[in-house]
Amino acid sequence: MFSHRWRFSWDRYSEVDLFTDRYEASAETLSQAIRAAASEEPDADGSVLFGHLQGTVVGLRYYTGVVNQGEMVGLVRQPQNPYDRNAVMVANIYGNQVGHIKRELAAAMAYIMDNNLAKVEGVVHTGTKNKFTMPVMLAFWGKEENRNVVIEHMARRGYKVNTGGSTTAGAHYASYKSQGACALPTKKGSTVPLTAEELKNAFDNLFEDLMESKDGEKEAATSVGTPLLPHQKQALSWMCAQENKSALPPFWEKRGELYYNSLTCFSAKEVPDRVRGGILADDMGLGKTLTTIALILTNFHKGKPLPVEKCEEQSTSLKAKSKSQMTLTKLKGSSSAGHGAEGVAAPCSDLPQVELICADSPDIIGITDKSEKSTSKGKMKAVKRKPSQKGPVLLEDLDFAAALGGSASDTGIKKKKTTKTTSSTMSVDSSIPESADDLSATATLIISPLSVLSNWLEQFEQHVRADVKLKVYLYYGSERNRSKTFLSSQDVVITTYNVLSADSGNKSPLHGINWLRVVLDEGHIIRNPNAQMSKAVLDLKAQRRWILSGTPIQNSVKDLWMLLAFLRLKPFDVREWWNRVIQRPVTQRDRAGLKNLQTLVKCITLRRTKSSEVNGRPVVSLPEKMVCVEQVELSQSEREEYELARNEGRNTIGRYVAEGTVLRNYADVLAILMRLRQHCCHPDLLAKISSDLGAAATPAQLREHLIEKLRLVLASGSDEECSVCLDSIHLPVITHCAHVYCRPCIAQVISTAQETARCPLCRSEIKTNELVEFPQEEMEKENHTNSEKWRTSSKVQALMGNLLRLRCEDSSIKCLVVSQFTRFLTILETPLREHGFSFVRLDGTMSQKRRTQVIQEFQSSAPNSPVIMLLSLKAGGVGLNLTAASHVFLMDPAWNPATEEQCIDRCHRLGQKRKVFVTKFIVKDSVEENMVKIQKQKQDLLEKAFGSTNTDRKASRIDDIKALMEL
DNA sequence: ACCGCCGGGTGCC
DNA sequence: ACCGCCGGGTGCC
Repeated sequence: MFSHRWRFSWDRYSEVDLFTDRYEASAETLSQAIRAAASEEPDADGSVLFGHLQGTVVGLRYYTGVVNQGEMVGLVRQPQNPYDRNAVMVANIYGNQVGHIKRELAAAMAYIMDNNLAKVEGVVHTGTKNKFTMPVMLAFWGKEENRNVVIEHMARRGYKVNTGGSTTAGAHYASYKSQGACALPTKKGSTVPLTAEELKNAFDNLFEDLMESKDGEKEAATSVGTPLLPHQKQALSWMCAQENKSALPPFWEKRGELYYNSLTCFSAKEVPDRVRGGILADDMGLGKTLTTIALILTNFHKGKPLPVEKCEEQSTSLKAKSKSQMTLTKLKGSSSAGHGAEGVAAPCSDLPQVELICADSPDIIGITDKSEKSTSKGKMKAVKRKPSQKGPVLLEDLDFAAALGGSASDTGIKKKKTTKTTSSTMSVDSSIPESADDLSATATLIISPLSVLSNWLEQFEQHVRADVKLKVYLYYGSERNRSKTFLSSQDVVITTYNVLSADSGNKSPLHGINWLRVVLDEGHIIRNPNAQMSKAVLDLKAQRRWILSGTPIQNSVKDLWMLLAFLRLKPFDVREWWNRVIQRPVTQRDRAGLKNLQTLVKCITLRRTKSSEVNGRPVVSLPEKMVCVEQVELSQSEREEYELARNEGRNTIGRYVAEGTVLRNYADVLAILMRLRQHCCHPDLLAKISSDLGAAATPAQLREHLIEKLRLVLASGSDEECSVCLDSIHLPVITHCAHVYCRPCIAQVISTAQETARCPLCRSEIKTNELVEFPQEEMEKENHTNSEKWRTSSKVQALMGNLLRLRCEDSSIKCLVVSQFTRFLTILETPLREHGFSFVRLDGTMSQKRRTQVIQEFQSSAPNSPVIMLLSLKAGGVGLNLTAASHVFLMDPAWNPATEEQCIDRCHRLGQKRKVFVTKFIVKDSVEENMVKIQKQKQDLLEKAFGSTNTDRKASRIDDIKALMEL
């Protein structure tokens, strides 16, 4: 399976060298090759243990790989082996070959391995006791349906797989224990499996409070213009330490001459690769971006700051250049040589030496040095900076090159004395190879989701001192400069996950560069190891690796593998070791496994929440936040209409409750509730629906009705969750029994059903071809409300009263007006216009481009900038920065109070200067009041959801509905 | 002795 | 490898 990727030399002596990686020219180590191959390895999840078999490893004396007592080994087929095409190689965790499986046994195993009938895992209980052979305990894992084939095949060859009798989960657990790695010394009682609840709790808290013993603060380099807050200095100190430290990675310790991993029981003669980097998992708003910028500027090499030039210096030491050439970059002699003639005196004011140029699209700003951009590779040679310091600089350069070569995996650098891209030490033409495939590390690559790309550029501008020229290049858009020489001469290159994955493969410049540092912003988005994007990220070459993420775990242990693999946390970057040492034990609720996972995470993660404290003081001291509920009284006519609808709805739902058919009629129930909520906001929100949603005569009618119901569910504020994934609904479809799910979720339910698939909510029969989607045209039509005559409502009046009062008090106050109903936002536009408010609108239908634009407009402090943002509750999600606003008006209550909190946090976050006022409009004596009452319960329900059964959830839903309708 | 036994050379796949 | 296997030397006890 992996073997085709391995370059074997069958000469005994050179083979040893291969495995010790001493003569490998490329930076790709065997371990990386295994990792690459093994990332395709399926999850251990679906596999069951068939049984064990004692085998023999032979030929130990030919290889350097050592195995300790209890250590796991990898078994790898070698179909190309000239002596035996059934050969099965045995490798230790570090990827060093240990020996081979004895010929006869290998012959039996080869068939099973080649046909993927089972995954064979080895544990050596005895360790390498003798010089020639050793026993190995083999465990066969595979799909249940292959169990007998495997056992019989082995039996026919005279190998009896010991199945241990039972095949229950308990047996799996027990046999895991019996064949597992020699775990850390386990305390008494730790063999009792965790309960689901314990596991879930431990998991939720995995990333909590990861700040102890990470104190110590570090000042940022002077080139960072913004003073760091204490917790940011703490983070900077930790990050620098992570990058510079010589300490061993987690679980490694020195034992005499050897380095020993207490988890895998592996020991090695060489120092294990350090993880230079980690996960910065601070809550959003704590300044991960600023901290990262500080890191880039502060910790370039051996704790020294990134050499950047000041404006003054450049005007004296370099030839004059035109303003456009200066731009934001540190200049090199090359640009001077290439363009000096046309140069104009450099501006030496305190104007930011950053120029934003349009790249591909108008809302994407690129920061670059035009002269660099237009300079061809050939002109990049003569690089002479600070000529007066040439002597000492060269010394430093050697030191630097040596330091770069220090890591065993960065062998590419050792090939030559590399001076070309060390920006502090530009020397001469000859040191720059024309081939440019040996680009060493001085640049930081930042990969970010498109939506926060502009944020990075802004933050660089904002936090890097104006007189410092930092070369930041936005690698985005079709005109992006793909020259490796150019890119690696930058200080910072910013790109998106999509660009990276689009580039990867055929001669990707980003993959050709050995980066000083790679930073994954919102790193949790690469959690699926099979995604192209993830593979592209793993393939990057870098000396230091960082993951920034506010929410490092989304769902399960599995998500973590990608993060560790990216960080190259040995040996878990190889999927097999991860599966065997962490994932499988944890999913089987093994305490030691969980403990190990916790230790692992703790070693590489720094996370603070808003409530964390540094030196006894809160990490962030945000301005005060006042939340008040403003009761709205309906007008008489509104009240009459509301009561009418309420009584009707109550009767209907009461009937469903009595009949026990609430869930069967769930869509109707939601529709009723939604109509009541809409009544509370504005009468025109009510969808004009056919009064009779009863039996449909024709398929077309049925479809029409289903679409109508789907529309109601979707319009109900999006916090309706899919009962399959318990997440908000993605790609909604409605079943014939009128229940709404994510299409992928329900499709999976249907495909995994044995015979007839049944609706998870009401057990009606469902079929894939009967799922109804929302027609696209309808989607668009939804946005055009054709209310010719605009009318007001009590809630609109309440809002306008507040807005007008605020404008009188202080016209600079900005407000967020939030609703779950985008049509309500549309309705609100009319009175806003009428009263001359300048406003913008942000909702889920807008393109990323437009969003960025709107946010920028709103955040601007320009005198004519918008003072109101109409915000759809579900728009944007986390990460939005709307600190320009200090007042939030929540027009209607959400099912989930966390959604409201999240929305409030968009302005009540770091950067907010004013006191924040939140006003929640709640209509008195209405379904809204009841919603507020059950919000707390709803929160508890969400927390319970993980461990609870489907029945529990159904019951709670019915209770919710009863409470809402006062039944 | 067309054996057994002894002891040296040797050894993955 | 403190094995097994091979093949040559040897041969009552």
